[in-house]
Amino acid sequence: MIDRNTVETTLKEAGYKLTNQRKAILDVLFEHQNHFLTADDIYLRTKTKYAQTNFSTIYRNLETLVKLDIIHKTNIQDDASSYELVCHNSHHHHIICKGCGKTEAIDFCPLEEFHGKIHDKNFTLTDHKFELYGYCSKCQKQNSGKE
Amino acid sequence: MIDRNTVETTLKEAGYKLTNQRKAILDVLFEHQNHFLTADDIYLRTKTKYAQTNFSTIYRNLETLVKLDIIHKTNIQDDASSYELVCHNSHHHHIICKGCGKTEAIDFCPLEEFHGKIHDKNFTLTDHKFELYGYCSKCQKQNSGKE
DNA sequence: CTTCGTGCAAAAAATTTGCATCCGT
DNA sequence: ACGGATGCAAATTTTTTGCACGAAG
Repeated sequence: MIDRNTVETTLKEAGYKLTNQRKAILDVLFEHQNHFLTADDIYLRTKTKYAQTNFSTIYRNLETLVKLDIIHKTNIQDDASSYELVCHNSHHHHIICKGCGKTEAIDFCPLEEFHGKIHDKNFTLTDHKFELYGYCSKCQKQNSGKE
Repeated sequence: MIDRNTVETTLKEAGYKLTNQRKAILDVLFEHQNHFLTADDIYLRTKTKYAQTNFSTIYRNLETLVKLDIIHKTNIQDDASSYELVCHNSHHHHIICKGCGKTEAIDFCPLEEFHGKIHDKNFTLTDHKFELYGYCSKCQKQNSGKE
């Protein structure tokens, strides 16, 4: 698990300042560990903590945090971009709830299996994505009610 | 491999008409099998075949084709949406070149392995994504030259 | 001739940027 | 005081929509 201090230290060491807006964004991210939030979500929630926060600031900071590997960015189901704190140090993947963005880390990485089976001379691999989508128990109940 | 006739039949059976714009878009997609193209790419290329083609038409048609499972949509590296003809009937995944969008199908599906190892009671899985990213032999050469 | 599809223009949504000012160190 | 960070407004980029006209079956 990552902690607040580590994150703040990482930022400082990279030459970034600890502004109130930045802190508010981190607050939001820490309050929603294991959940992907859209930029808009983060904007709205950050605003409740630091009212004058601006969308540009959010985007600029999210970009910074991604660069420093403090947060993780993905596109749930090819829609809008979502962000989540990187909570684990080791390489892992996610199960993601399409309803609420809740995530769960999974240790299994298909690449190991894959390497054993296939060797492709035409591609030099740089990275990969393995994501499972579904509904968490909570969203499942809500959905079954609707349909 | 999917063929042009099958696609046209699928469209007709679903009650869609075979317009010139639609044909031009299919031309482009068939000329770029195993490549992800952005909506913009498709727009530009379709325009050379049918000059008055409009962006709205492109988006509306891509949406239709996705719905009919004729094309596949993804976000290469969380950036813009890209589309590719679905060329294989069986379930499979992709290796995707970050340079040119070229893809290669891989038969390996990590889900089988995964199911054997992990059973998660908190999530009902609906679908998944497994994508490998890298550079194809061509783009690799170009990149090594640049940097 | 009926229904679906298209172009156009405009709106909406998502993201980025320039610049003057502000704030953390 | 210096340099990064922010707010604001405006520009871009991406995607969607309403509507009248045109075209496919």
